[in-house]
Amino acid sequence: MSATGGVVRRSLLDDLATSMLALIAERKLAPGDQFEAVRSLAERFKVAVPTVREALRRLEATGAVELRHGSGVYVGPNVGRLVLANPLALAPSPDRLVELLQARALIEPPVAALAAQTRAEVALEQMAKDLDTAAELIASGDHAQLAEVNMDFHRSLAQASGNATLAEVVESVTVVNAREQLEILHIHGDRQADLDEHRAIYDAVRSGDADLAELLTREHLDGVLAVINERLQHP
Amino acid sequence: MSATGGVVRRSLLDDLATSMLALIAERKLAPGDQFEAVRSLAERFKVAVPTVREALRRLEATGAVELRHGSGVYVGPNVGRLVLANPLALAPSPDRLVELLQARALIEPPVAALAAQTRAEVALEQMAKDLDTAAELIASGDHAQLAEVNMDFHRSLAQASGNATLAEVVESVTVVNAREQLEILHIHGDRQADLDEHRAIYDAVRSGDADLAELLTREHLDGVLAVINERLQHP
DNA sequence: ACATGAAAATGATCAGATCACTTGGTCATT
DNA sequence: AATGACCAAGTGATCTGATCATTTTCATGT
Repeated sequence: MSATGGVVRRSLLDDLATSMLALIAERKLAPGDQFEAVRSLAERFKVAVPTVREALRRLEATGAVELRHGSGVYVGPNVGRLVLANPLALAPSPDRLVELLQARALIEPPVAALAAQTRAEVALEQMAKDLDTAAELIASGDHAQLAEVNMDFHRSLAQASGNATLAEVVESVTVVNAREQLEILHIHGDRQADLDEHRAIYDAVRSGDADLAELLTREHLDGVLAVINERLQHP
Repeated sequence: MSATGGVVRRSLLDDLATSMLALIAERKLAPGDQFEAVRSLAERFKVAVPTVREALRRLEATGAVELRHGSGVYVGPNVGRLVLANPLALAPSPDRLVELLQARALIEPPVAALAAQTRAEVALEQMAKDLDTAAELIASGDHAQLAEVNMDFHRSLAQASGNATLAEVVESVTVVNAREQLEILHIHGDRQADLDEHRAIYDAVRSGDADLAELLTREHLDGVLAVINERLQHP
């Protein structure tokens, strides 16, 4: 039932999209680089402008390119990524949110353990920065930004594992409830405790204690999950 | 640096895309259902046809809708998904492939453990079916199909966990190396051993032995990983 | 009943035009 | 010399309207 089966009759759009990706690869363009004007692309591939735009929209949907009004077409941040968060996902239901956190509680602890073994330096520094930023934001009371940075910490942690695929998975799973995280934060109340837990995880990873890093991460996420579950039953 | 920051000036296209998704949700349409004609949508939202098409292309990119020439617009298989495999991803490099398998070896064992606790019945039956199909394919020697079904088994296993998000993660991570899996299978050689390991995992899950299920899954994936690593060094 | 083929519905693509935003430079003011 | 207002070119965004290609439907004839 899962077989992709037989012939894939590539449409004009498929060809266009892959050709443009190939063009990006061929020119060795990196995320952020400017690509090429829509009209220019239309001429290059001998197709009409709307057709080019449709192909670009497809690429844009997964973050392979970006279209900036008045400026140009640029290479997006997700070129070459394997796993990504559905950019069209609507706000998850409460049930789905719990599921999401359960998934995180299952995945992230072993990732933290791996991070403690690998300790990719750049990511470690990023974690430290995230912690500092979080401390500032707690002081200034900017909760929206704080929720963002807290998610960043988890992403940096995954980066420290040195495994890009794992980092992508964690990123995907964290990006979804970024907005929900704000409310969670609001509910949770004790932002300082959150920060302390993050700090403890950081220390464990920095010192290379894999077991401790795994344990602390698990407790941290289980804690969040417990708060959510309780809150869902007493709204 | 990752903050989305401040004002989000939603473009016409953003609105269109989300409106159409909302429309699908509102009508309670399921994957496979017919949606609405392009011209009709254009009229409904008071925009031009090319604009509707661009929005549809964006939705199509993530599998939220499908456009079938001459037939109509249909709801795609990925509506409501949170995490998915990048449909534009090109074949991963050997390094990336190893990373991918490491990620799987980290994620899937605890998922198997959870599956042994939850034991969602439908998924268990699917696992059994996958095993039967695999046995037939080994007999008939259809390796391409076999690789597919083997991946299906892992996906069904994740489904049995009862956590849709985890299932999506595992699906995303397995779909990527579906093609590579063929070569792995070819290298691995002993397809019967693979099947036996899958059967053992199934039995453990079926009997509710979480620890055993986790252990067997870990050994299974580590085994595959070991073979790949060795093969990469002696090509 | 069944097969055939025309007609309708629908997506795919094209062409050209106009509007809106960004960017870089010019030039007057300070 | 530095600053700020303004203008013009480049570029994406959207529209209008038409034509081609594929699928589906259904009346028709055997």
